[in-house]
Amino acid sequence: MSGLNSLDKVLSILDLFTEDRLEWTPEQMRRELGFARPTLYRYLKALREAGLLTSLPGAGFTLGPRVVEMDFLMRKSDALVLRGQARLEALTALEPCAALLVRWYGQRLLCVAAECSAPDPLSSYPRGRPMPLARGAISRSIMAFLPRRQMTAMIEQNLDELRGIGLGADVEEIAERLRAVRRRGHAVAHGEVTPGVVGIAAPVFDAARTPIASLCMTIAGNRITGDRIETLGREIRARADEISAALGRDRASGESGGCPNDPATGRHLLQPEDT
Amino acid sequence: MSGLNSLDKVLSILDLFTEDRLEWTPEQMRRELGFARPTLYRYLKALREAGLLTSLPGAGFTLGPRVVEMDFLMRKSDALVLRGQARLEALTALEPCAALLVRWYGQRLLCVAAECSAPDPLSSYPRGRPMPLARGAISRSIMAFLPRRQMTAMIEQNLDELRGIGLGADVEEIAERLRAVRRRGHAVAHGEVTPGVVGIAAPVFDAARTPIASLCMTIAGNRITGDRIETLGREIRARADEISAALGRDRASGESGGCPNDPATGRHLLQPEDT
DNA sequence: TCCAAAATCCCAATATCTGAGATTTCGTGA
DNA sequence: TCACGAAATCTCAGATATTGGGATTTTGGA
Repeated sequence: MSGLNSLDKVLSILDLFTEDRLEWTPEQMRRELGFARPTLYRYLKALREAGLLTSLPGAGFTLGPRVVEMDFLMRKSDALVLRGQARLEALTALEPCAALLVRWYGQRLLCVAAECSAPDPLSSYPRGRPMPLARGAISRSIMAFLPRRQMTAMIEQNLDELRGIGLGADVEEIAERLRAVRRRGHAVAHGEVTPGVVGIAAPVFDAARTPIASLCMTIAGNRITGDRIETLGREIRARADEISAALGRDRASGESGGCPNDPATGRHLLQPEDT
Repeated sequence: MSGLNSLDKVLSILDLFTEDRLEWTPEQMRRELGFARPTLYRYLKALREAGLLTSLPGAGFTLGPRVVEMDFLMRKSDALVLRGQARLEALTALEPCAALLVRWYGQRLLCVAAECSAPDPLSSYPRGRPMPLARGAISRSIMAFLPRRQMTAMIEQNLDELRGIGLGADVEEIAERLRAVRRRGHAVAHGEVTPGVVGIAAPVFDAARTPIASLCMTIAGNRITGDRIETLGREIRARADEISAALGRDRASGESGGCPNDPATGRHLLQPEDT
């Protein structure tokens, strides 16, 4: 915990808040992080004033309102989510399934939008749930379309896990398998993330044709045959390409970033996609 | 922007990201905040490493994955949301309406969960949308149950707005109106937040009987008569009290904070409420 | 009302942050 | 593939802003 600058130290407080523990008293934090008392309180003051933390009436701190507001901002103004929603719904109409839109953040895959039409979803990936970085159709659909250099780096970083899945023994062999995914246009995985569930995924690109996200469909394995998987894969690919195209158009027109929204309902007024 | 300590300066970067502008290049930030270049980059590095910001491939920064993950944490482990969900659904079953669970953060009211059964919602308050602090049934349902001291302070801070609604001319008169709300047990507002929409709300308390949130139902004004409002008000009050009771029980038993969750679906396994 | 615990204040020492300028890296177009 | 310009990072001396022990105030509970 020493050797860090004060910025990192303040922000390290946020790391305390995990699934297992969402409430911390200052004394507990001090024990964990080893800050002097006035220092800790200074840090807490800054975080509270920024709204990232909030103090509970009884005793202790939790994550604050700013977190919820920022997520709202992202949901409401993220072109990827806005353009993706309709396609998620289109996919769930094809088949009882869960359809996910997953964003790639370099070191993390995070579900940013989801729709479900299966009566009893076998696995649940709501917004915010991190996905495994190196297994499953989603991961592969992105890795396969990375520029050579980045693809190699990513394979090396996750070599053990990729080997475990049986994708290949060394970097070159795995890269070849990924190139095959690229040629096919979509990735398929059988029970890699959740046993008994088939995942089919295709990448979404930004203007520079870099993959930034993945559109994915997850289906109970016993409902589905090889041919159907192929058909759905093409369908997913088509929807993903639509999203990429819409994003490109968004960026080309309104460079300002945000989209106007309806003051009454708060819902976003998307530019027409003029397909 | 000067005279602040470095913690505030780092966190002030987050304030740049608003509804109107979710993408900022370092140069734009520098122009806005006036930091020296290496300083800004140091700050950005810290925020990026914490995951609060992410750099877009093209150019610029946006809010990062950590925001989405933290909101997920809060959604998934917030006892208020977990206990409230079933009651929101119960309310939407009574009447075509939108039902909201709104948390009070001292200076902010923020929707944390919502359900809707109206075919065409007149106003939309999804999770994360801030609500006006001093108008509407939600606001009043909380103010009315505040300890005397806090109630007075809050009235004084928002005197102009409260006068504008016609709640009373001075602090004492408004306080009396709030005490009436307290006696009735729920607050009603006609078109204060959204024209033509009736809001009915009752407070949720923590273990110390401090109001921490409000359970609210919003209904199209023309669908509803005085008697029905009274009936629904009592219903909402009952559901809100159930939530308060469940929260008290949660706190009394598992002091650890988090609840266990199902590794397969990621959904939370609530303790039984043993009603 | 009082009491104990929690939170804040004070201030000297100095470790840490700042920022100009040099340098490297990166993205882009030829 | 190379070279160009812009963007990002590094270096380092100076000085300011941060740190933390201890005193003090505030808070909230009995």
